[in-house]
Amino acid sequence: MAERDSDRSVSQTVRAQLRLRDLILSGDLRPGERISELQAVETTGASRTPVRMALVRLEEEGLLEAIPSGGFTVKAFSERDVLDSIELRGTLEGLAARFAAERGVSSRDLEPLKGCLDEIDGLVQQDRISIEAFSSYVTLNARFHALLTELSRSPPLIRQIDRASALPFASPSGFVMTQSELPQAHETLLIAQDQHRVVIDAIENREGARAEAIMREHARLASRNLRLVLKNKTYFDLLPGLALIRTAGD
Amino acid sequence: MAERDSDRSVSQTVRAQLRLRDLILSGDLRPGERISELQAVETTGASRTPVRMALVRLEEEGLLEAIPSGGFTVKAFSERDVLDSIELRGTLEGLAARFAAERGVSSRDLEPLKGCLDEIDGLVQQDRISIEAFSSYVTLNARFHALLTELSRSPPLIRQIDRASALPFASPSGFVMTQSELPQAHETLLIAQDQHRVVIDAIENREGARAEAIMREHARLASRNLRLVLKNKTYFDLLPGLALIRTAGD
DNA sequence: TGCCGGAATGATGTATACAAATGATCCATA
DNA sequence: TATGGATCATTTGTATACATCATTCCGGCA
Repeated sequence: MAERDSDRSVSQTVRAQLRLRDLILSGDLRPGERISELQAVETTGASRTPVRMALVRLEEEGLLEAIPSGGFTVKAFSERDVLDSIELRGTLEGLAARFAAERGVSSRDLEPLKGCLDEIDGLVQQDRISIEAFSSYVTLNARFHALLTELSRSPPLIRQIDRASALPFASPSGFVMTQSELPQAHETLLIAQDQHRVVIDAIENREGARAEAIMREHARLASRNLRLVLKNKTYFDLLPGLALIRTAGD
Repeated sequence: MAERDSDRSVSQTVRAQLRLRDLILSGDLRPGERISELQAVETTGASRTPVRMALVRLEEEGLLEAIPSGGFTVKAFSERDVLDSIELRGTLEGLAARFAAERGVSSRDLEPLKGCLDEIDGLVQQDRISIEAFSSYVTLNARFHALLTELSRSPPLIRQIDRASALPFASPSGFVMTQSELPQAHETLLIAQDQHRVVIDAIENREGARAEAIMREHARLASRNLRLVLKNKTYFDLLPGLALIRTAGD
């Protein structure tokens, strides 16, 4: 009870949530497995109250499933579930882009997005993309999607997109790192970046339908990557949460 | 402490959640107002633990907003927020309809939907629609939308639609009762029912784009009603949650 | 008179004890 | 041997006490 207080700033609830999320996404807690509160208390070091709080939040996050008689199990996802989650996220981002286009955005608001775009350009135009560059891409890509979502200026929509992106394999940057080992990596990044450029262009020209369509298609790049990754399980370590997907083989 | 145990079957958490939700939607707790746990403990009769649980769930539901320093306030919605929530729900239902159309549904699965359709026909084809008929419509309409959503056979999407429909003014049947006093009530119901028929037809013919488009448009009927209702605040009692909308006048 | 600081008050975060319910195991009986 | 029931263990749901943090209000000082 002396070395346990790493990060005294955050609450026990948050700490328990982070720790449990890690355990779930890393696969230490297996899909379908029931989570014992007492066991969670031991592994997190927090008491039952914050642990219970964390469990409720993880359920809302979509990583846990409530058992009718009480308690939680780790959620299992089919490949179809994941593909649908990606399509769902793409649809919502498409709506955000359409809102932005229809409602209009000031050049002041577009500035940070274009800056982000330029930074990504600097990365993808290299001949050989290093692991570090992929890592930077993940950060920049996440920022781009966050900024784009905010252009909708719709709190309810932003909220819903955040929730849809909470699952790591459904998030915009989920499959970027898994690409790093794929032969078609560079090509995919170039295409993705072009889509980034197109959606900005569409928003500037107030082409709502175009902006919406391109964001939907943009998400489908992730679908393609999922299929590739599931065929070749070598890359499992690169995307936490992949352990939650029960494939036909299991 | 004797008459308080109404419904001993459900947990204190659920009871507190129901009670607090009622207080929020009825307007007894005003938008922006901070919710005191101790105060909530008094009004619900439960202790702090289940009350805190209920508050967390109501936050996820979208009715409360977490204060960074701790605690919750009742969320306030702008007219735009509500309109966006409706558009959002329509978009998700559109996606569900498209999934259903593209993936195909058996006539076995369509049966209950068509039955629902027929029952609604029986209601809207009356010359004069009684209040009781409106009430029945609400039930049948909710069932129709639930069945339709399930046709997507996509648990992630179903889950997201449920969450998007949690706010009463965003739910498919939200504005039906408010229509009951409007002159164009009958016309609106006829149109809505025609859209129900069209979406089923589109799904049967595997016309994904058509199914999606009609569900989006279907949700916009609710948008129209919201605008009518906000102009004429007489109908506020008919839709719980309307008290959460801060109009320009406030 | 206005501003700054500290104390007091009330809030939330956490831990833990207790109650109730669920699920499992074992024995008895058919 | 299989099934039924009862007891026991483990789990979750609830209540409450305590600690810690934020907020507010009052008084002193510039």
